[in-house]
Amino acid sequence: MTSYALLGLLAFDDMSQTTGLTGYELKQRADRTLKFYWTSPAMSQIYTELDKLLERDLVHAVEHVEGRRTTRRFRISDEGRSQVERWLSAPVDDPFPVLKHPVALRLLMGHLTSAEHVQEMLEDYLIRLADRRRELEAVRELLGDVEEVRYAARVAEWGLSYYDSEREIVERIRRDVEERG
Amino acid sequence: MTSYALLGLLAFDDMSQTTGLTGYELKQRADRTLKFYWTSPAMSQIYTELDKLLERDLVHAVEHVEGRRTTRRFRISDEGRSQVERWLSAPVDDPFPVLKHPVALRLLMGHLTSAEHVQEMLEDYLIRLADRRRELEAVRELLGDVEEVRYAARVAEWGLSYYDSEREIVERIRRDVEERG
DNA sequence: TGTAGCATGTAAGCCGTTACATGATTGA
DNA sequence: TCAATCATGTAACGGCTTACATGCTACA
Repeated sequence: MTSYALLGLLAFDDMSQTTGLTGYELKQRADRTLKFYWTSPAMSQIYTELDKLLERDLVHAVEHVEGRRTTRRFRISDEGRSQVERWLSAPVDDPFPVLKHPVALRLLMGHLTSAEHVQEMLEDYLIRLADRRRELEAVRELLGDVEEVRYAARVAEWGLSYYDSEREIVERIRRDVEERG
Repeated sequence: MTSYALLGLLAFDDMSQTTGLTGYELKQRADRTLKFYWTSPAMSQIYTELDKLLERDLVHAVEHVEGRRTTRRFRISDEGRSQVERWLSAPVDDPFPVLKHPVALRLLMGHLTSAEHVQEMLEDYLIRLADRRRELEAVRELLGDVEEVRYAARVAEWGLSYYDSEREIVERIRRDVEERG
């Protein structure tokens, strides 16, 4: 799944004329997109994933010798593109989305600590949530209203809507904890 | 983190007079709670996790010899309880919640398939979402308005609110794909 | 001159899964 | 008597992370 995600990012890049992406650049793209509804893989995973894709000829790499150092720029191959297309159009039997939510987990056990501490925890989460939202908002603005990235924009809006709903419910719960303990 | 989650479930069980839970029962509890905002660990993981907790004396087990078969019932220990309490009241530096959302991932690459297929995919997700919501709604009703499980009820409501917001945004995106492709 | 950013990779290890294996009890 | 459910575990493996290691370039 993550390899399809990376392949997808390379497909996006390929829509603009480009010499391809380095592993490093791919990581940056992942941090601006995948991060919000998937995982942004660690650098080390990106490189190993790219090697795997290379072996299966789903990407090709061009080595650039710059001085003493060699960097590789990766582009999706035709085979890679049709693999992604096949994956996308195949009947979907993905697992249901998984949420790993430490704050909700802690809230569940709220009775084992003080109501004050629970409130603090929720307030702290609200701050981090707002930071995240701003980050994603910036990404959304970057995408503008261009046809080529319309789906990316929709995903970004989905994320924003999620953050908004989080904010509302967490504020509500915080008030409820304040009132009823 | 997952071991704290299991410990937390055992702490809940301990509030009612009880002979403790078997690994099997613990899995069932996890499926009714953890599943919605964490992961419900596989049976095999539960047993290995329980063994680890046992080694660290955070739970104790009572073996019941029933006929030829031995089953173990686990209860949280005093040490276990205070460990959870310490964890809960320590300054929080959890990672930000992680969402692994295959549908959003696929939507991102919508331009590589047809608008019709994207719509189908979203409609399929809406159905599964409604199923999930019903499941959680049943859990919420089970919890009622009892003080002892107030935090659990709040977490359930948080989940319901999340599912509602998902439904709205996905319906909106589906319509938008229909209209603008 | 030194730090931040660009760029690449290996190794160890954790967390969690699936597959496999076993056997008792309950009820249709 | 057969299937479903209760109950417990081991082994293999996949995915992903952290730590470690290396070295270049730009710029303050």
